[in-house]
Amino acid sequence: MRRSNLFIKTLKDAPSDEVAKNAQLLIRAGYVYKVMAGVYAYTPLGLRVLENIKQIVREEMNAVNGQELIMTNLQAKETWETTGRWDDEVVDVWFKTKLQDDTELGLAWSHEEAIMEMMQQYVKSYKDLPTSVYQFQTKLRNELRAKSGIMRGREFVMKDMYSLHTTAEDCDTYYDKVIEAYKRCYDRFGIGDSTFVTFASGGAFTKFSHEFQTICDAGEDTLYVNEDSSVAVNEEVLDDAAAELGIDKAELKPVTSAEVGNIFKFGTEKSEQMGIYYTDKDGKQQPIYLASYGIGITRVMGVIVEKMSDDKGLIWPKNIAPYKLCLVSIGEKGSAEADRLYDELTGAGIEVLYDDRDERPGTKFADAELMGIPYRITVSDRGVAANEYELTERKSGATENLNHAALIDKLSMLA
RNA sequence: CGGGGUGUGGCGCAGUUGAUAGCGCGCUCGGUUUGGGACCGAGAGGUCGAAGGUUUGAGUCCUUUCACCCCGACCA
Repeated sequence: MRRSNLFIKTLKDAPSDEVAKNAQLLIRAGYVYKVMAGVYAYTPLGLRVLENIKQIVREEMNAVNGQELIMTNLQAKETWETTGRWDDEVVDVWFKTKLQDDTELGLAWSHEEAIMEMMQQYVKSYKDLPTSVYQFQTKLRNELRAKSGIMRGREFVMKDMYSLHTTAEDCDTYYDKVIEAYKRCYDRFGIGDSTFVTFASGGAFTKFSHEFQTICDAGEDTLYVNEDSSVAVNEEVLDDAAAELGIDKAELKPVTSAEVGNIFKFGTEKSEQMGIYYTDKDGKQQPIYLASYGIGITRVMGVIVEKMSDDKGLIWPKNIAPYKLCLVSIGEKGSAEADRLYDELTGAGIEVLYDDRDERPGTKFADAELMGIPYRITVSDRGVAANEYELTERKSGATENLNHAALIDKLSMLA
């Protein structure tokens, strides 16, 4: 992509109404556009980041036999009445609307009931189980207060997966597999080291749910973690969990964290509430064991920004960055050679953000750094004269001068 | 929803005791520049969140309202 064709413009100052670091940087660098409180649009750059996050999740969900589908944002009132969750007193984040004939509709804040309702059409026999479906979907939640930039919006993208089983044991086994898949996701996002599987409140169906919590100053939760980080407990269930696990609370230290995933088991309760059953080998109707697995895609993006930046701007992990490489041309000969190199790399299937604008070097460097592209190739007149390219790592600032063969060699290793 | 704060060109801001708006960045044009967000000159762009009121006169005062931010509550 040529920078001259990218419509975004970077800003030196963040809008004064944004305090959250993630929103400030993402707006300044041209990744997101704020539409209203808690509602952000994603530019081509921002979309590439989201897609990278989604692709990692997609690969990991597919690896545990998840089948991708997509549900709808418009939901039927009847779907939610079966579990009593249409009531605003029960679910206080509903956005509701009406058809022109006054039929009430809900805008999806969750898809638990919706997925189950759909699956009852297909899951009739024990032969149809287990099965697991997931989607990337925009959730709409009428939060009383949006905050923290893209970390807590009224409209956000979530990956939600649902697994259906004939037995609690089968559900447990699968659940544990998904925990491992989730860990791989966070590792690949580049935040695995600071992300913990955490005991959290279980709600109506199970004693504890599991949250994936990433240590992050901008987070809203407090986590208690033990010495070797093998146990993490959300403050909200600290007493219960400590008792249950036989842990001395004094050995746990509090840290601030952000919830980047939440998984839990419904048992057969949801199935029974909704009257959804399968037929077992003996021809008897049986309730379905259900578990649910969520990752906040847009929140993950926000957490990454919160954790990885410096005074110059964003620092994307390689797997997440919209482009791994940016190419900066300086001077006339530098530009001619940069044009040539851009074509060469593009032809070789290597995606590059090429800053081909007629701007001064300082402007281009500052933009590349603000955008957080992991590597920068600088092609200048003096580089051309020396037959060298400059490769700079965003994170460390380390620079090396490489000849053409060495550069290509290096890039193939990075890709 | 309770408390606090803020709304002036795209962004950041100034506007004194009321006299119908100014600066920086960005943008356009011309020129000089070109390894860390250049410089000079010339321009375009706002009626001051909105509505109502006081006044000869309101960005400045009053009322209402909307939006945004922060703290709290809330957060399968």
